[in-house]
Amino acid sequence: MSLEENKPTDFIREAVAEDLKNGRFNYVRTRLPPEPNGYLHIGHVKAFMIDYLVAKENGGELILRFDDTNPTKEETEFVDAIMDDARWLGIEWVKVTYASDYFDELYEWAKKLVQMGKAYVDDQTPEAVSANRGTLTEPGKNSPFRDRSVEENLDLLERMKKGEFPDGSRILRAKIDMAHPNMNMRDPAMYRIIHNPPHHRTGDTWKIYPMYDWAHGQNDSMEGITHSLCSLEYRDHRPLYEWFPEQLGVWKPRQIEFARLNLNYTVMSKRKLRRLVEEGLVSGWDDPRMPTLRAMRRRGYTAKAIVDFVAEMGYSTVATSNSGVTGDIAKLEETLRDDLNKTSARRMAVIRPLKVIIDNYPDDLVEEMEAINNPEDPSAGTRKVPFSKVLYIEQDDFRETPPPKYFRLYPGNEVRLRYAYFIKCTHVVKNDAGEVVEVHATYDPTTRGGDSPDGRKVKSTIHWVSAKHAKEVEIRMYDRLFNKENPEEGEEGFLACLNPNSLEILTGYVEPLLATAEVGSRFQFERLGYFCVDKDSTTEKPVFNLTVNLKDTWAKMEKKGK
RNA sequence: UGGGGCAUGGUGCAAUGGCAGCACACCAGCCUUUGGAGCUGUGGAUCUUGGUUCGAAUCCAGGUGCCCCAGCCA
Repeated sequence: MSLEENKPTDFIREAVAEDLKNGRFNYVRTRLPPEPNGYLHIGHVKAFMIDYLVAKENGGELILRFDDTNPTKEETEFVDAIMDDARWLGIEWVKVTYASDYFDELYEWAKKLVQMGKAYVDDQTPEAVSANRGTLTEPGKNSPFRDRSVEENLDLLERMKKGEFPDGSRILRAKIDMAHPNMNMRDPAMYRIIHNPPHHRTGDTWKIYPMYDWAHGQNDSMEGITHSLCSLEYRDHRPLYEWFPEQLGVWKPRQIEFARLNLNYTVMSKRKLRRLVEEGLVSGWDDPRMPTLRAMRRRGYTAKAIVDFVAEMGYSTVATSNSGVTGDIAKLEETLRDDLNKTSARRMAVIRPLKVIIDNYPDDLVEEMEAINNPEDPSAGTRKVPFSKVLYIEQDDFRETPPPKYFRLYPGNEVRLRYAYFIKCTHVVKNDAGEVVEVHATYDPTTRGGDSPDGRKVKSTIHWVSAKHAKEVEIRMYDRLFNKENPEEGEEGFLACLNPNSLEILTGYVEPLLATAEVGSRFQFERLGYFCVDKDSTTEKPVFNLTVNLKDTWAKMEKKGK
């Protein structure tokens, strides 16, 4: 619905509309080409959404095509994980294909190019190929094998395919121009020899595997793709992307590049993410601090928040780092709160408990207080919360000597216990170390529900749980994984700016209703933040993840005052 | 010192030759049984130099800065 309202437009959608209007294409078909060699992270969502939405908005279709051209890196496990995450985002596709589905046809196309004298088998060593490619400023040199006969090339290619030659001994190359200023046009490799490991789908039937430039573009052509949307670093590949189908005389899709999405205070590179996992710096790919979709899901993010965030970021061709733009995590979190605020049931939970004893409250009395489930959504109704003489409140909500503008509980001050009574602090009990371990207070029985019949006002409302009824739970408080805005800077550098306090484990108390909350369910703990039940929960000990905190104006004021 | 791409508040986007606007962040206030939410308001930007034009963020030229490319990775 927000799609209709906002009518998102950007240079990509405009280009597609233009193509339809001027007849370059009369339908729209996009493709999502993930390589199944890792888990999806939030940066991928940008590409996923534009591919999906461009097709959808134009009555077209999206094909999910796994780019499995390199058996040394790809695994079936990731195929399933990627589909699972993509479905969670709400992406729909008409079919799933694999680059490997087209290996036979692609091979025929390669032979055709050889027959046309547009491709050749090169026997140079990898080192020689590299040395003869030239540099950014100097032209390359032609391979001594560049002018072999078509017959010899065909024979060699067939024998490469059969596995007669060892890895690295030969490649098939397109014959273009070794002096081309664009490095991608200097006789790019089309096939390399790989004997092991076996391919996750074709097993050991192939000994040669196509390179990205050769496979990807031709697969687009074979599938009748109209718009091939990709990130900025492929801009330089476009001439090659167009060269192949031009020579072959086949369907020519249009490639459009856009800036990829990075996020501040985190890393996106697969290699760096893997180091975090492998070195045990996080608990796994789904550690709630990771930027992977699996992790964000576990943390409590909603698909809507992620999708909205990406949509609000828009699409452009600006690149400030790593072929992309850097999104602000604060904006992501704000988009998340926006969604969660409207949809999450409120509950009371105390994560850093301090005992409060209401001295004038009857010892054995228990009252059921009525509490609103979601002030943003009246249809969510109300619930009962038990109240008794001994409570827990948040340590932050009491100060023995209050700083200026502190309105919460302190000796002599009266506050409201949410949905319960006004209480006034009378005195405290300390331990040997001088720490406050008990706060004593008296309540005003006429303020039940939270209003005083005499019109008396209090400046603060604090949350609480009844000690006798509360459920003890584990609370995992998360913060940014890195304390530097751009940890990507430098190679080793990113580990040096890991935030040592990105995870804090607390033992807290929650209202009874929460004892049986299902894994994955989300709540707002009033005045604290949004929390989500973690999969590590047990009946004895539920575990809650902090999804995102509530904005804390007081904390900000206090910090600024210092 | 080759080729390609890009420069608009702190960040991300808009303005498609006609009053530089939006979101987040920031600041001030109102309201509040969440110091949440909501509401109101303030401040802050067209990389630079020239040119074309009645008029330029937009078109042209030079300069500067940033991003990407030398895998048998994608």
